[in-house]
Amino acid sequence: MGRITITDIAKKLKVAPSTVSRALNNHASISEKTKNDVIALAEKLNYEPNIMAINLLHRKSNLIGVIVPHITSHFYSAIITSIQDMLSNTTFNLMVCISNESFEEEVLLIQKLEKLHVDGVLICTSSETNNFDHLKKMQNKGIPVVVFDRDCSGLKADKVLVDCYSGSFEAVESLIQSGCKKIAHLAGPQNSSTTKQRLNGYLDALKKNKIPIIKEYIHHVSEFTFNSGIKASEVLLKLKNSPDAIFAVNDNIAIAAINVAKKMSIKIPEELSIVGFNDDPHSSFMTPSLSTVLQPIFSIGMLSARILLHHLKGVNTKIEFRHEVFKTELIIRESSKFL
Amino acid sequence: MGRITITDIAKKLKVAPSTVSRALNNHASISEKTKNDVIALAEKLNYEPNIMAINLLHRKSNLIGVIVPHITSHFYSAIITSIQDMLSNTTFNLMVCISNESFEEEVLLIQKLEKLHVDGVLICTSSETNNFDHLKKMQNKGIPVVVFDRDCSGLKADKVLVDCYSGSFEAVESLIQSGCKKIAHLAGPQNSSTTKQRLNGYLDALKKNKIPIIKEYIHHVSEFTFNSGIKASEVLLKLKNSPDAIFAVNDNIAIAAINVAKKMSIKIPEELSIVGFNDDPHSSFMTPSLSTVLQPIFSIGMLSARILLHHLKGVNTKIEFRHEVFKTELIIRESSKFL
DNA sequence: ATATTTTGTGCAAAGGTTTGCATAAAATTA
DNA sequence: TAATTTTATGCAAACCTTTGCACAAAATAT
Repeated sequence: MGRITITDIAKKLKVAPSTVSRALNNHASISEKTKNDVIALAEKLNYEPNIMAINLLHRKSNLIGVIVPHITSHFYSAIITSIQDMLSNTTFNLMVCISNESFEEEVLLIQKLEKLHVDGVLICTSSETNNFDHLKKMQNKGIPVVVFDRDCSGLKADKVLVDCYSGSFEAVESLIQSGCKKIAHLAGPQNSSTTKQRLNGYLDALKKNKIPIIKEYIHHVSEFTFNSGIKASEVLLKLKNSPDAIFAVNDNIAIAAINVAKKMSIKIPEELSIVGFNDDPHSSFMTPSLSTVLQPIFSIGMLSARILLHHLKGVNTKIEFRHEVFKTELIIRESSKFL
Repeated sequence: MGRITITDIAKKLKVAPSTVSRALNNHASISEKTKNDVIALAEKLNYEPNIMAINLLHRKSNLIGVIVPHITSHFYSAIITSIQDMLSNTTFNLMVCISNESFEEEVLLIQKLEKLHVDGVLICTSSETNNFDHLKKMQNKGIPVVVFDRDCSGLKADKVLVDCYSGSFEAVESLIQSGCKKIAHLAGPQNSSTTKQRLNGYLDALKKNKIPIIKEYIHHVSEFTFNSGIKASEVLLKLKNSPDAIFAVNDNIAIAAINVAKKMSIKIPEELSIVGFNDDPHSSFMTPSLSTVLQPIFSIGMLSARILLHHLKGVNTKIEFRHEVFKTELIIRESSKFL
């Protein structure tokens, strides 16, 4: 026995399906009696409208896609949670997609979302991505795209970003002010926009303070993971002229650095200061607790979703793209000296 | 200009829509020429079938719903990742839903998924849930439900669980064997099935080893979070007869305990052994690194998905429900003594 | 009592695709 | 050449809902 439809109700009540439809949708010109009869029967039969039919009719899926590199880090899972929160009292449903930091998979996901006829897309591109044709294609189909966290330079779209450059600059300058002279940087995978910004902040802070830039002190990890951080930290801390501070591209890498340093009996922060990026929840429980740069995760997610919703409500059809940049906040804990 | 449809192609080629449909679906009785013409034009016009129409026709959404208490913990985000992996080469799409450990929200999510006409559901119930009518209702509508991680006792459904009882028993017994005599348990929220199992494992390990059970040593946290763990640990460690070991219901709580103990200058593991549950990635980077009970996360996710897929492929219509239970693995690190 | 407005309902099309059945055209066989 | 089979295509229904338009019946105004 299939699901109960509007026609079933119509037959039992000996009225037309259209009447049932109007009764259920509380249309004005339906008599009280019919309306009540229909609603009562619908209730009794546990009727539920067939969304697929409605979607087909409205040419609209009520689906929003979100693509992130992964969800196993606190940053992205929290962003998704905040987007969900924002969407919870709307008619939209969220389709969560994971690119695994792979450009290829990301393109496939975009294609999948196109096939699903999503109404809009939120995306943080993979660290490999530097071609945005797939996103442009979506836009050309009339599907609004909101980019968050990682910039897509050259792409014209709404963007919700974080001023990593300043966050990084501030972090490194605080290291300098606390007396560190040999500051290394564990940078992220080469291509990523946040990697670049954080590296630039690091470089400019050094330049501004007339501290020579040493190539050996800049080491790119292959991935944003603990293990990647371990390898990189070992290289860095085994240099003959080893650094007295490490600014890491994120908390995981910084935590890896803490562990390597401790294993080598390097005292933190006396001999080595370490600062991370993100303020993951467990970072404050490390020993020493990790100094880091906080990003306003919930604001990023919520604003991204809100901007997309604005588009979908069709309020502003031809307004130019928004470009929002959040500020970070430096949090000094035990892993770096307080000046 | 709307999307290009099969009828558009038909008109341009002066054939019937059905012919176009058959050509695109590689139907046998279509001439090579027509087939090629259609495919060429479809390609050129960038035609994509309208899934909503197909879904309506097939009375099938190709959607699978997964409900978890939250995704900001590594455990659930990894489970979801593994489910996604399992589904990636099928035609199914995954709709991720977060209940926020709330029964009320969970019921709402189930209703939402029903409205979306999902083909199947994977669920780990909220810690508040002990009524399963919402799940039974789904099943009655013919939607297969696979329960994972947390048991729903009394519900007849496929289940993919972990033998927390044994994992917990083993962990506590290892504490006993290493010489601990006053073993406390930081238990989870009262209602959750995993909480109960872990508590029972703890109790039975004590009983078997003739260690008296002390009520004060069993403390339920209100939530599975760090902060909840901090409060509970403080209560526990400030007892006049304070414990010499803590078995925590999960790693977050255990890590909170480590931090409280350190703040109180209690030496770990000499004066206090601590064992957690889950093996979160950051647990091994703590100081001391956390002893814990590993759960085979990826296996849980993959098997759950596989069982659901089996149902959806309609292979086994009337086979009884599966009940799979994975074993855990005790990992001894620095936070507990090695006997 | 007739003309006009209001009220309540039904018809049919639209949204895009698939598929069983019918049929015309072509190819084969007798 | 006529009869039969094969091949290729089209028609129309089905999936379920919404909605503009039409229309009958009832209520109001003249």
